Formats: sequence, structure tokens, C-alpha cells
Amino acid sequence: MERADYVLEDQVGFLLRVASQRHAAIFQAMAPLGLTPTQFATLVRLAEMGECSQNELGRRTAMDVATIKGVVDRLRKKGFVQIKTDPKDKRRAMLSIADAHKHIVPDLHEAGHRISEETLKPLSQAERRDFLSLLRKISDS
Amino acid sequence: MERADYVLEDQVGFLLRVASQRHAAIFQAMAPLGLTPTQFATLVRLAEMGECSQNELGRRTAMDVATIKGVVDRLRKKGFVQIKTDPKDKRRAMLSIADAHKHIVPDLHEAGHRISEETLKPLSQAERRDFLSLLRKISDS
DNA sequence: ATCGTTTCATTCGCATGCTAATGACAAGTC
DNA sequence: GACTTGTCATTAGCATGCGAATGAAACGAT
Repeated sequence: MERADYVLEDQVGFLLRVASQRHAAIFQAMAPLGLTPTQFATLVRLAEMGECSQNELGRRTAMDVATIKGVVDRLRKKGFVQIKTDPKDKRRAMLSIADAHKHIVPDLHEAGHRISEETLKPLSQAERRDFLSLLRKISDS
Repeated sequence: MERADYVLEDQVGFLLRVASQRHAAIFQAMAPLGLTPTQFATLVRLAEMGECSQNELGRRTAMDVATIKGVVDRLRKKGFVQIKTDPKDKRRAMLSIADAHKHIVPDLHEAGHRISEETLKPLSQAERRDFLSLLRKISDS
């Protein structure tokens, strides 16, 4: 009894990787200020939250503590994010978008919409709805 | 005129990243021999092709030359992949699965099926078909 | 045959992304 | 107040993933 062949390009994992690659390429070509997808997500989230500790920011952007640390470090080095210690909790470092860059947030939103649009371009409107809905289902652990 | 809000968790890029994370976690828990997703894909592809140069193997697994090099290096270090120089083309290094490990390929296929099944578990059969089909559409550059 | 173009493999630098371990601090229990 | 537990941030180590540059070798056209 032979089991059906294992076809690599029919597997979710493989397809997810290739789809992510295409999106990453689109992102790199269209994102403002040379931001990477994770840096972009971090800034957008931080703009929403106003002020936030590093670990919480990681949780809200689906990055573990080690990953968010690197992302925030690089954003701080570029001057997008400022840090100040929480007087109530000496462990915490409160993060926020640097005042000089607060005005870029609308540009980020605008670029984000265009990037998503370009990524979803191969799909019809109905397919886009379905695809996002299925992606959400598959993401819920 | 306010544009519709930019909701991070509704964007394809964000959802693709989170879905990939869930799949990676499943993969790590279920994959044999401590193989990573890319190492796994590389071995499966190499098994199909029998013998293959490194760059071509990369193309057939959707990895650029720099990435496939690292993957192959680590597979060689673990003894899964053997190398021999092409007498007809002194630039090329012909790769193949080490004889001692050729027998694991059916196990890889079996594990691959179980990993895909687990990843797709939140979806019905019809949804799985749709999802894979949409993923394919979004991947075609 | 030589020359321009490709291809092969390697390397550097940067950015994710994860696990695991660590030290500092906070908060609750007794 | 001492203890336990949990949280915050950092660090080390490993594995992708990409762009760009390099040197060696093959190949095509003239």
C-alpha cells in the first residue's frame, strides 16, 4: 500500500515560506525609511499604545523577548524610538516613538495599506476576504 | 477625510508571520532528527533529484545561494548530505543524500504529512483546499 | 581562439526568530 | 520580614534569509 506522494510544493509550510518571501520582497521595495516588516509593525503598535514596556510591545506584535529586543535596539539606534525608565518599576523601560518622528505615523499607515494591497493583488476581493479569514484561523494556536 | 484605520492584525504580512510561527512550532515539535523546516525541504528535494548542484537545489527549494549554502553546510556536518566534485564542471559540487541515510526518506515523507495535517487542523477539508490554492496564488511572483 | 556573458560557489554584513539561562526587581503569602 | 513566584530585560548560541561582492570556471558568439 503506497501512500500518496509527498509533494513538497503542496505543503502548507513550504507555501507559507514562499508567500512570506514574496511579501518580504514587496515590503522592502515599498516600505518607507528602509523599515523592515518587524520594525514597521513595532512602530505602528507603539504609536497605538503611546507608551509601553519592551516585553509587552513584543507580546502585542507577536515577537518573543529576544526578538523584540533586537528590533527595538535597532529602532533606537536609528532614533525612531526613545526610552525612559519607569520610576514605579525599576526593571521596566518605557518605550515610545521619538517626538521628532511622531509625524511619520500616518505615512506608515498609508504605506502599509499599499503594501498589503500589492501583496494581495493576485486575489479577487472575495478571495482576499477568504484568505485573510483562513490565515487568521490557521494562526490561532 | 479620515482613511479607514490601519489595523495591524488584519494585514497579510502580519498574519503570514504569525501563521509561519505557529507552523514552525509544530514543525519543531514533530520533525524527526531535529530537522528544521528548510533542512527538511532540502533533504526531501535532494531525495527526489538524486544528485544535484548546490545552487540548483536552492532554486528548487526556494532558497537563494547564500541561504542554501548554510543549510547544506549544516546537513553535511551532521552527515546527512555527501558531496563530490563534478568532473565535467570544476565549479560544481554534486550533492546527494549520504548512503547511510537514504533509508530515512520515507520517514521524512510520513512526518511531513503529519506536520501539514496538524498545521491545517483548524480548517475543514474544503477550507484546506481553498487555503492552499490561495497561498499558491499569492506566492506566484 | 578570444572576449563578453553566465553560472557556481563562497563570503560579508545585516536582520529576524527561537530556546535557554541569568540577574534584578516586584508582589503575594505566610 | 523571609520566601516563593512571577515578570522585566539581557545575553549566548543556533538557524534562517537576503543583498551585494568576489573569484573561478564554463559557454556562446564571432
